[in-house]
Amino acid sequence: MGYWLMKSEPDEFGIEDLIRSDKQTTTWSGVRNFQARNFMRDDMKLGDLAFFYHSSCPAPGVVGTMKVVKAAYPDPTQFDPASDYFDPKSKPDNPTWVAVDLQFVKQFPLVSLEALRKEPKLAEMRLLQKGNRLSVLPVNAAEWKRIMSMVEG
DNA sequence: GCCAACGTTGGC
DNA sequence: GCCAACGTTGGC
Repeated sequence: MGYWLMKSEPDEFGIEDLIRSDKQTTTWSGVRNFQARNFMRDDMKLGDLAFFYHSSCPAPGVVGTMKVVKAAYPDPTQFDPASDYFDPKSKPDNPTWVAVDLQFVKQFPLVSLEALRKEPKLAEMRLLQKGNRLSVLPVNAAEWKRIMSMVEG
């Protein structure tokens, strides 16, 4: 089973929005970076777990977990001229971008970026590497366990 | 708002 | 294919 970290700006879509969503499930659309797309398209599997990460906000960090309930499929927003994520170059017979469906699993008190950085066992995490900007990142099993143990205190 | 870091675009 | 210019991300 794979583990992931998905970033979202809470002003746009935070974990509270996921909890309030129909079936506590959302379409994770709008990813417009090729590396992040490739992770979703090629490696993200049904049943994988993901951290929900709040970014670009006063208190960035991990706030909960989700699971993949639908693997990659064409992101509908790329074909919607009314969407901020519309991509006129993408054609329905050869879509450029993909979405996945994620279901809420658990919410917990913020595990802040600062706390993650202080944890020696997480020093190699992709999230914490200099210049990282990907909104979809793989997390290895040891990192996942370590962060979950930080949650439990 | 600043700025480092990185991705994308487009001229050549 | 190179690379400068530009745009975006995201912490601070």
